[in-house]
Amino acid sequence: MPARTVGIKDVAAAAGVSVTTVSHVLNDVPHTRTSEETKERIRTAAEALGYRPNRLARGLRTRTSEMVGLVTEEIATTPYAGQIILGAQEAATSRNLALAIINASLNRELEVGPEEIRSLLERHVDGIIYATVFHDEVVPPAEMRKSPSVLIGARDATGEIPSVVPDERAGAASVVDMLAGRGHRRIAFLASSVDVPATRGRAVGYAEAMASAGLDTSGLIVEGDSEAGGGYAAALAVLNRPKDVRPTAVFCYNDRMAMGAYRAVAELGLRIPDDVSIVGFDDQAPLPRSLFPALTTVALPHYDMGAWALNTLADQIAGHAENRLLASHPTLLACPIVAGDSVSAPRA
Amino acid sequence: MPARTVGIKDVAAAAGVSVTTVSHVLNDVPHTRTSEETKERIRTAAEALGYRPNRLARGLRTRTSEMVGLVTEEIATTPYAGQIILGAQEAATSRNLALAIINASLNRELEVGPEEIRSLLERHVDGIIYATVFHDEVVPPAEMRKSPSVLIGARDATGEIPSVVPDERAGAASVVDMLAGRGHRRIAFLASSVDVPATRGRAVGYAEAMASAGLDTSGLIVEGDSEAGGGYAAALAVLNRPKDVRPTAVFCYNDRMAMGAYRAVAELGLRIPDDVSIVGFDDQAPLPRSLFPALTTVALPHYDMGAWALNTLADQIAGHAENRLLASHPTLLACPIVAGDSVSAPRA
DNA sequence: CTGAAAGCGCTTACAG
DNA sequence: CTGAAAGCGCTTACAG
Repeated sequence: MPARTVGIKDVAAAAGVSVTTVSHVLNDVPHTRTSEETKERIRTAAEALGYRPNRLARGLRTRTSEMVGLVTEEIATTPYAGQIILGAQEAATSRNLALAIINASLNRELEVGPEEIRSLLERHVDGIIYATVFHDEVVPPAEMRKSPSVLIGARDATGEIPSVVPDERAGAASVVDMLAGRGHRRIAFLASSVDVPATRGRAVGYAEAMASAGLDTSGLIVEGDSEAGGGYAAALAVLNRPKDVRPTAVFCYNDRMAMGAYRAVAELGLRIPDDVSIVGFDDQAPLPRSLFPALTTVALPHYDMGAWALNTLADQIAGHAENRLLASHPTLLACPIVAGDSVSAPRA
Repeated sequence: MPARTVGIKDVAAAAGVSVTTVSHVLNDVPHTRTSEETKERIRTAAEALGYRPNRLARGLRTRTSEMVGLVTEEIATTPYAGQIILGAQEAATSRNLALAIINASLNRELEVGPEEIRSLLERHVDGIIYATVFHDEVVPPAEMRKSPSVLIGARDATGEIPSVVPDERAGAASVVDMLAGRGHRRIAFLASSVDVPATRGRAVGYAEAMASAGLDTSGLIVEGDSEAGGGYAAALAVLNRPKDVRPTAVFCYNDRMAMGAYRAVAELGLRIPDDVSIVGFDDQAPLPRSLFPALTTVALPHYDMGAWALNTLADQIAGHAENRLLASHPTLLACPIVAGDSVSAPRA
C-alpha cells in the first residue's frame, strides 16, 4: 500500500481556500474571477506539496479515463508495430492521454476479437485504436462501434469507423515515375504471390505508372514468394537475358525479395546500380542499409498512421467528430521513397 | 459521454440482495457463507445485465489500479522492443493487469528519466518496469524506488531494484563450444568497436570458451564497427589468408556484421559453410533467414525478459517479494542458439 | 463569483 | 454471517 498521498484537500488547507477553488484554478476553469494573487498562492501550495491529481478519482467523477486503448494484431511479428505504437504514444502524450496496449492474435476470419475490446472497455478507456495487418476490411465488434474508435491498416466493412492505410499504390507508382524520370524504359516488377492488400496495391501502382509513362510491361512482371528466395528466383528469371532486352531496373515487391535480387545480380556478374538498378519496398530495418550498395526503398508510414489514428480518436472523444466523413473512405498516407545507392540512370 | 452503464447496485436490486453481498460473491471473498443458491442468483443477474465492475471505482477505493507501467527507451529503434512488450503483456493479461506503455528517449547520462515515471505514478500504476538499452547500470529516480519496480537490460546502481539482462557471455561461449564440438580449431571473432555491455559480454564469452577449449586466439580477433560494412572489412582481413592458417569459422558480434562477412566470403570465392562457417548474434529479423544460406545465430531473450519482469513485479505488488535477494545481482536469461545452415564441420 | 455538499461506483470496517 | 453506511479523491451543480 503506497503511503497516503497529498490530495486536493491538503492543497486547499495550505492555501486557505476551498477545494472547489483549487479545482477551478488548477483546471483553468473559465469565468472564475479568482484573484491572480490567490491563484498564485494555490499553485505555489500545490507545487510545494508535490500535489498530483489522482486521475482515477477524476475519471470516476467525469466518467472519463483519459486513457485510450491500442490493440495491435501480432505485434511481435509485424516489424514496424513499434513505430505505430511510438506514433500513437507521442501523440497521446501531447494530448495528455495514456496509452494502454494490448496484443491480439491475428485473426484470419477478418473479424477483430471482442475479448480484447471488452477488457479495455472494463477499464473505461475513452476510445480504441485497433491496428490490423493484412486485411482489406474487417467487421469490428459491436462494442467497438459504440465508443470512439479508429482502425489502422484496414477499412471498416460497415463504414462507421474511420481508418487509415498506407497508399501502397501511389508509393509504387512513384518508384516507376522516379525510375522513368532517370531514363529507364525496361522496368521489371518482382510481384508477390501472397494475396494481401499490399500485393495488389503495389502491382496496380506499378502497372498504372508504367502505362501512363508509355512503357511496355510484357515479360517484365515475374511472380515469386515474398521472401529472399522468391526474389532470387524471380530476379534470375528476369535478368538472365541478352543485354538489349534485359531490364535496366528491377522494382521488388519488398526488401526481402530485393535482398534475393542482389544475390541473383551478383551471380550473373552484374553490378548495382551500374548494370541494373534495384528498388525495394517496406524500408524494413536493418535490410536496406545492411545491403551493399544501400538499397533504395519505400517506407511505410507506420509512425504517421499511429499518430493520425490517435489524433483522429482524440478529436472524436473531444466531440468535434466528422466520423461519417472520415469513415466513408480510408485515409491514405503517403509512402515516401528512401534513397539508397542502388539506383542510377541506365548505362548507355 | 457513454451511456450510464450497469453498476453493482443494479445487480443487487436484480438479485434481491445488498451490494455488499454482490461484492463479496463476485470477488470470491472467503468466509462468506452465502448460500450456493444465492451466489448463483447473483452471478446469473450479473451475467444477464452484462455487469462489468468499474475498475476506476475499485481502484479509487482499494488504492490500486491493477495497471502497471512499462517504460521503454527508444522503442522505435530497438528491434525487439516489440518482443519485450509482448512478453510483458501476455504475462500481464494472465495476471489480470493492464499494461500502460510509455516511450522514453535514450538517456546517455545513464539515468532514467523521472518525467515518464511521474506521469505513470499520477495514474497510480501499481508498479513500473523500465526497459533500457545499452547500459551497464542506471541510477533510477527516487520515485521508482518508492514503488514496486523492475529493470530490464541494466543493473540498478543502488542495488535496490531487481533486474534482468541477457546472458551474453554464456551465449557467446555456447557458440564457441558448439563450433569446437564440430571440430573447428581456428575460430575467429569479429568484435565490435562500439562500447556497450554486449560488446564486452560477447568478447569475454568467446575468449573464455576458447581458453577452456584449449584453442589459441592470436590473430583471430578483429575489431570493426558493428554494421555490415564493419563486418565486411573485418571478415576480409581475417579470411584473406592461406588456407592452412585461415579460420574455418567466423563468429560475428552481431547479424549485421555477419551479413557483411557473407559478402567478404563471396568475394574471396569461398563458400558457406563448406569453406567457412559463419555465426551471428541477435537473431535480428529478417536478416538470418533472408541470407543464403540461412544464418546460424543467437537469440536475445526479449520475450522472456518482458515476461520475467512482469511476473517479478506482480510478485512484488502482491507482497511476497524477496527484492533484496533479486536486486543484489541481475538475473541472467539464456540466449539460445538458433540454427540456420551456415555451420558445418570444417572441411578436411 | 465562491464554498458546502452531493455523488461518481466501488470496497470494507462496523453494528446488528 | 449480512446489510447500512462511510469513504476513496476528485468535479460540479447549487445555494448563498
